[in-house]
This record gives sequence, C-alpha cells and structure tokens, in this order.
Amino acid sequence: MLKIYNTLSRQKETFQPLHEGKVNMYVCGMTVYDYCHLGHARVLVAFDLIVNYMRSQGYDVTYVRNITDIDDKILNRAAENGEPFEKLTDRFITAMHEDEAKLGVTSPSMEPRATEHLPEIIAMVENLVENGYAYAADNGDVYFAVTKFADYGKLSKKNLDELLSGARVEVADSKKDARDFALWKAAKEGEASWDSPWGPGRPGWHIECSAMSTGCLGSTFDIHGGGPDLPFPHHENEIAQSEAATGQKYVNYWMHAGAVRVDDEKMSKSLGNFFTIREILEKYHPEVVRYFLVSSHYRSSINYSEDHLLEAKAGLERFYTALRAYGDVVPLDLQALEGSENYRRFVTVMDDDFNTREAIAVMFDLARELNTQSKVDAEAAKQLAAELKGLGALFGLLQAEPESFLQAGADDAISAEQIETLIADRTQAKKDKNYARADEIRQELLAQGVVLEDSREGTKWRRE
RNA sequence: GGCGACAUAGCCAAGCGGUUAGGCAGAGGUCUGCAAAACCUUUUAGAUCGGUUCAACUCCGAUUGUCGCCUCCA
Repeated sequence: MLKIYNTLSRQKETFQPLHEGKVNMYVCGMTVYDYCHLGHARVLVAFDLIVNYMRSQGYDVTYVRNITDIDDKILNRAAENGEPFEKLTDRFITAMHEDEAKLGVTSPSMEPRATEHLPEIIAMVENLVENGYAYAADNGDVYFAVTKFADYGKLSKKNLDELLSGARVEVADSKKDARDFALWKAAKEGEASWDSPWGPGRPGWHIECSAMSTGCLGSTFDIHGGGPDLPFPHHENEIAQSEAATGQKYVNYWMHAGAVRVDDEKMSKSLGNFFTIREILEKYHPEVVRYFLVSSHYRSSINYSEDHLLEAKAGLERFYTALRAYGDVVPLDLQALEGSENYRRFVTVMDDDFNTREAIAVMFDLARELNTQSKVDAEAAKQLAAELKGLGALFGLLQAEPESFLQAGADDAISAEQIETLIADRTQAKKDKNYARADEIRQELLAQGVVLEDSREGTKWRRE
C-alpha cells in the first residue's frame, strides 16, 4: 500500500486516488528565462522517478508539468537582451528539453504553456471577479482579495494576521490589502500583452497554474508537486484561486521536494554558487548526477559538492563493476521481477513515501550477492545481474554499458588506443617475466588515472 | 518576530521500542608475480538534560544547535 507525505497534513497518508488505478498529477515546471539549475534537476528527477514508480505499480498516471513562458523575469531578461520574449523562451525551452533528455527524465504526458492558455486564465479571473473574490484596481491590475477566502493559509499554516504583521510585503497603492496578490497585471507601455476585460495585460504569477491544472485535470485532482520554495506563496495562492473559482477541493496530496544546497550554503544567484545542469554534466556522467539526486530521500535537503558527486560516482562504480561481465544481460521486466525477493523489499520501501535511499540499499545487497555468485554459479549470477539491472531501470540507472561507464573519461585524458597499446606492451613484458617493466607501465597509467586489472581473460582497465 | 523541519558513527545516509541498515573511507585476512576488483572479519553512533517503559537512537517534555519559509526563486 502506497503512502505519501502530504504537505497539507504534514504527515504520511495512505494514497487513495480519486479514481481507482488512475492518478492525475500536476507538477510546477520551469519559468523559462535561463538554463535549468540543479534545483530544477532535483524536481525533474524526483517526480520522474515517482511517476515511473507509480506506473510500475500499475497506476495509469497522467503527468502534467507546465511551462511558465510569460512573467516579469522573462520580460526583463528579453528586454536586456533586446529580443522578443518568445525568442528567449523558445531557446530555454529547447535547452530544458535537452537537459531533461540527458538526465534520463521521461517527458510528461502534457506540457501546457501559459501563453497557450490565455482564454482559460482570463475566464478564471473573470469568474473570481464576478463572485467577489477578486477586484479590478484603477491601474488595470486585478487582485485576489485574500480575506475573502476563509481557508487562506491552510497549506503553509499561516494565518492572515501574522502575514500582515510579519510583512516584508511591499504595499502597492492599488491593492486594497497588502496581502492581496495579482491575478492580472496591466501591460506597461510597449510590453507584450493580451486583451482582457480589464485592458491589455498579462497573467500574474500563480493563476496560470490554477487555470492549466484545472484545464488539463479537472477541478479536483490527486497530486500536485513542486520545489521546496513553492508552498508559500505560490501553492497557497493556487489553492485560494482554484477553490474560490470552482467551489471544489483543489488537490488531495501536495508533494514538495527538498532543497539543494551548495557547499552547505543556500544555492542562490547572489552567492554566485548557482550551477546549471549543463555545467555539471560537463564534469560528471549523467547517471552520476541522477544517482546523486536519487540517493537521498526526495524531501530531505541535499548538499551539492565535489565530494558528494565523487561519492555518487563511487557508488555507481560498485554497481557497474559488479555488472561488468554481464553487459549483454537483458534487464528483468516487471513481470519477471515479481518473483524476486529483492523486488518485494524494494517495493515495500518505495511504497513508504518513495524511500529511494533504502531501495538503493536493496540494490547494494543484490550487488554483493551477485559478486559472490559470479565466482560459483554463472547462471545464478546472470539471473542476479538481470534483476539488478531491472531494479536500476526503475530508477533510470544502470542503463549504460558497464565497460563504457567505467572507461568514460574527459576529452583531454589519455585515449583508449594509447591505453590499449601500453597494455599490450605490458602483457609482452609479463610474458618475458620482465615484471619491472610491467609495473612501470602500471604506474605510468595509474598516474593518468587508469587502473589495470589482471584476470584470466586478460587485462581490463578503467578510469578512476 | 511568526510558522516549520532537522540533529545518527571519520564522511554520506536509512529503518526500527528489544534482534547486522547500506555506501564511502580505515584496519586485518583470502586471492594476486605485484596490483586492482571481489569476498570474509573488524574499529569509531544516535546533540544535551529529564520523563514514560521490564527495555529508547526510536515515544513525551525541556534545553542547545543547524537549516528552511514568511520577498523573486525548484
């Protein structure tokens, strides 16, 4: 039985979809004005894995992840670059898809864009105005009147008085109440805009998610996910807008990923410790990055550092070393996995709010068993290798050819050809019982990060 | 100031009221021309102070500390 931690109740709950066997899920995607960073990667990978896992357990999952392609940051950046905002957003949407593909993230079922849903957005704002939840200000902005929605603050556990007293909120003159937030923003001179009953303008942040999620999945759906900084104000405001507009409960389960920190500091642009996915992929194999992201629980914060990425690499190397002789073994499919004791353990821990760390411990136990069996029973070992690959596939890991994973190196490193030549020299030296020369070659390669491993089948090599 | 989360061995990181988490690193061993990998054995735990209990790392309370959100941010 699957249990999910629900931000709304602050506890794990047994997952009960609205419709038996069917899951409707919406995750807040990117605002596309720059390259994806590690924080985006975490959300992308966490929910990719969650969706994969639910599908493996027989759920029919409709996974919607939006693209916010109109907003202040986008307009500002486009103005800085002196280009139309669509050109900017197109570029970063393409880049995002490239990054996703490299990280092995499967595409969502639907990927709605704010600019393609203006009619629904405007209709929802009109609905809110008509029903007294929102008002048009003199300047053409439309605001949501927070005090009109009794449940405001239920997700982030804030009460309205505290929001006012703690206020770091800037009070716009046009707002009736400092806590109100914009549903619609009037266009400034020369800005991209859409016609509306309140004049030319664009959607405020939050409303696009309410309109698109409702449009794609209906008034009430099962799971809504996002990054750690979204519960307030973004998701709180989504709840207010949606529930005020539809009169229905908006979402049953709220899921939020943990934060990414860098060298123990908050990752932020002002600290200059921001890493984009593509920067990181220049240094590390995509599976190393994915493993790093998956090897902690999705809700805990993780710390990006050189050491931790190297640790992730070491962990994967253990798996790939175990699988080295089984490169051509076909991974077990779901049906075949059903019979496996390890798979049952795996499912048990994953059912407990997607405990990937514990699931990886199962995989390590399996790797040990495989290493042991490979010395005594080739057939049993092959079966275990297929099982390990099958579990790895559920995580989007262990998909590479072991030999190529272990031998992958930087562009400026010594080439495979050069290594092979030196190995041939060394093999000859060994034949001649010239062990001094053989050891010299070993040391020479080691200095270049290449480890030699002698075996009955000959000398293998890998990079450290 | 308000709300919330977390404190586990050298490092990373889980579950669990009593029975080995796991990985990396360290030590010893088997194997090897030497190594590596692998396997076996093994050393370091549960912030502090109280309480509940036959029994607490695990439950309760307090203290201290770290962090997040409250403003754009995944």
